[in-house]
Amino acid sequence: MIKAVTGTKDILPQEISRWKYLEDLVRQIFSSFNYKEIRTPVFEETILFARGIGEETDIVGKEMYTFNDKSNTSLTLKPEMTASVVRAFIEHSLGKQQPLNKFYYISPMFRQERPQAGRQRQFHQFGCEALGSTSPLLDAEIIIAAYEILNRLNLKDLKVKINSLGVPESREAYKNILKRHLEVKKHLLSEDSRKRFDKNILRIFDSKVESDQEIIDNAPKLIDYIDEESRKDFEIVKELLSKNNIPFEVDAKLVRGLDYYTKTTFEIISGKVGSQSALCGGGRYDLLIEQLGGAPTPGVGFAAGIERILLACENEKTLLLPEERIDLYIVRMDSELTQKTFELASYFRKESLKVEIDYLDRSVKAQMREANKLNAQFVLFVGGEEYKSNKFNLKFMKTGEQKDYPVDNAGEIKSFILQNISI
RNA sequence: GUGAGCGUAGCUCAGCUGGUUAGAGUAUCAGGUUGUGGCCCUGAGGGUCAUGGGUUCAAAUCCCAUCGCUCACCCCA
Repeated sequence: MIKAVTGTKDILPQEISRWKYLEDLVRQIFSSFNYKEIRTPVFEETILFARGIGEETDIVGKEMYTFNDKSNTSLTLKPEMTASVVRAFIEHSLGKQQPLNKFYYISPMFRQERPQAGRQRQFHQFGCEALGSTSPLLDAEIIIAAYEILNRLNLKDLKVKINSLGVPESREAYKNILKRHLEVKKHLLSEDSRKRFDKNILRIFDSKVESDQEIIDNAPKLIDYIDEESRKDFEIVKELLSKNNIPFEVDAKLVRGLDYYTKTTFEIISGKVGSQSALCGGGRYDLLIEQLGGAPTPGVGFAAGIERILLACENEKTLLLPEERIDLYIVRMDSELTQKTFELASYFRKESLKVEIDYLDRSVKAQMREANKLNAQFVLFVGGEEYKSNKFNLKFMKTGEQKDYPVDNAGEIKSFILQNISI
């Protein structure tokens, strides 16, 4: 049997309603903030991600789906969206048409990692990017939008963590301070953290090793060493979040794995999705666009994992979706009337009713069982005595009431159904 | 890339220390009198017990390998 590739999943009709519910909500919220949808190709030239995300990151270093096409160009399935949006922004000179551009997206992403709870190789994210302003209003705005979406899903066990990484100059200065502080304790760190010490010292803060924790907790924090402007902006972000009733906490250890972040970073985590608790993460990236060849343009954005969010919804049982139903099931009582049934179904479908009929030449009893299973609001019986006297019989399933209608007046049946399906 | 656990009907699982035709619930299908659902009852179909090899008189059950799945680490959404 041929199965879906490791780390990929089919989304079956049964679960589609949950996806659509979330997607509709995402569109609605972003739209209320006047973000415009953008769609970019699923693959890009590899160099875009290598430059945009950073050669040293794990994503670029070991997780990308990279292949050569027939003309030997190295292509990569997008592992995240920011680089693609920025590429499109630069390519179409969108910054020249208006000074501020606000985009949102819903899209599959690809990362070759070992799957586990809340992690797949093809997964889906929604998110946004606001390009063209350094205003901390935008930092706050995207956090509020992200929180609003999760909040509307009735998720309870949420934590918003924020931090500021400052500008590169202040961060480099801090790194030296941190290096000096940790140098003497280096031999006490875990093997992974010792590697990070040389490669990307900030990542030591991500360590989950307990013995590292103590050392980390006593180390100087980046947030205390950031530049004046970053500090002021961070204060404004915190103030705006408070005024909007976003329960957040400053986490000085929140550094994030992508190279392009500056100033504000944030994460929203849930305790209900296994060990991959981050539902959402993002921050400011004021230097990325220039780095990718565009005019110097500041940006902020975030990405949220759809599978993780749905997993949290499932574990918290927060999603109360309306049960599936159809408006009308047409029961064929005599096999000679099969085409008549089909014709009637076409008529009611054109009138925007949700209609089903039998295709398996089954008994009336079987058709009724099917109608019940489909949660049909009405059943129309075609055939038998009534049909001989030019009548159809309509049954209202909820009450069991039945009534005859003349065969040449399907319009009356339609009106009656339309009047009663809203109940 | 590393580690642990698990693979028996569509789904959830039982099958004790190896013993003969592999079970249940659920789902599916057909019936429960002449043309009507939900509850209930009866019956039917459906499994090369992941695959390959080994031990044994005998393997779903023990051993090995392969594949797959799950969870965790790394990292991230």
